[in-house]
Amino acid sequence: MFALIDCNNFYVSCERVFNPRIDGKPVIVLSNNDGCVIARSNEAKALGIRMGHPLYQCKDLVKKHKIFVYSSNYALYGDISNRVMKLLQSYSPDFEIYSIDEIFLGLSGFSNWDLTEYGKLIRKSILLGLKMPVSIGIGPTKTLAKLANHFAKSSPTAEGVFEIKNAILVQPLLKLIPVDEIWGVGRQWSYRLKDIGIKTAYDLSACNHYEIKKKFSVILARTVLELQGISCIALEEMAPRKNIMVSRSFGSPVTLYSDIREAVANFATRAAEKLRSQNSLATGIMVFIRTNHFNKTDSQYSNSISLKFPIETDNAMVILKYAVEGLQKIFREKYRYKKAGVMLLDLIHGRVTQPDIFIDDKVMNNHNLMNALDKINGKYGKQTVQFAVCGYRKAWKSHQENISPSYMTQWDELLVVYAN
DNA sequence: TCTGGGGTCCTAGGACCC
DNA sequence: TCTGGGGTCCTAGGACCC
Repeated sequence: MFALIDCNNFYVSCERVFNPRIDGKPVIVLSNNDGCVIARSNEAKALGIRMGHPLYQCKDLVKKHKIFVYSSNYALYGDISNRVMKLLQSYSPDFEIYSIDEIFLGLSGFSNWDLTEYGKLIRKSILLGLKMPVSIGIGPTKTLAKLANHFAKSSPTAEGVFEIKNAILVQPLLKLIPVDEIWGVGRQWSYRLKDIGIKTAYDLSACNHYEIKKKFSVILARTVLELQGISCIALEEMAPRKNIMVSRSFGSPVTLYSDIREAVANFATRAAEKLRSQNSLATGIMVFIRTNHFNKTDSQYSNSISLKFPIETDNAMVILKYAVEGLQKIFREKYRYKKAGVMLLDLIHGRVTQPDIFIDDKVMNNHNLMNALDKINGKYGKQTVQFAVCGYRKAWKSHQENISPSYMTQWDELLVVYAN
């Protein structure tokens, strides 16, 4: 048996941890650059605010109902996530952190337990310990645990916990679930499935998995089996990333090469930091830039380039050099750029590399210097020491109009309590 | 005026090998 | 007139997830 535990309206719930004044009020959290709605409190959902909706298109609703609006604060959400995950891991030795707000627990050692009661206990402890409301779905496969989680949220009597004891008993409920709400079935496949008469989770569970594999892919065939109660998707170890991406939309359009270069240099520096923090080396880098494709009157341009490093590296200076070199090749004058990004490619883990007798490894991989850099910036704050090419104009800076304090990760932003 | 930012896996097709 | 059979590796594109 598996449990899927996820945090309700996670980013909103994080904002509420330190700000009880917004409990019970409509709250939304925005994507980077304050663009789209990416988290909504139940009250905001009830007012008709849709997921992924651009803010400027629901400004009226926000104003009319005095909805609280927050820019996303990943330092805060990341830290709270770590605490939630740590507490949840104390309830089973087998787990898989699936996303910032979701974890699977393996419950194979709990065969004689009342899992629903255990779920309620877990739920209470997370709420009490961290003020985080969670929903818990329990089932014989990960896909059914996901579905159970869906019922845990929607059923008024479930108290946040729903258990699917076996796949046969749950069949009547599967008839109520549209096929596109199944984990692993996205929009494209749901259209194709509906075309051939498969409309509900029950319909899909009744399919022959060989047929589905032929018509779609092994992935969907696995989903069919999982719906039938045959577990095919195991808990996975946390694997290091294979690629690392850093990209941002600009607050306003950028035209100057020097400004774009500054942005790309900042993204590359940040990507290199992430790379070193997971103890990997990158084989190459991809750089991309693009104009605002929503703007129908501007002339459009979008391009990318991939470059290979001479040898694998985590040296910010080398990575920066290639990032700028790539940018030079794809940059064109006279466009209004809206977004840029870099991706470090084909990462190698554990710093096990093939040396090259023609390349001076000390130049390519200056670990001592990078360690010093990371330590200084770790101790005294981000960008205490930075590369000149990262600049100071920040013409490309994203919008971030209403960001809450980083209560957990910045000394000067700790919660202040006033006594009367 | 304003529209996010990360990831993964699978498959088909082409280039190449013997 | 007729032209095999077995592989691997790489890449781009498309699907999915949060």
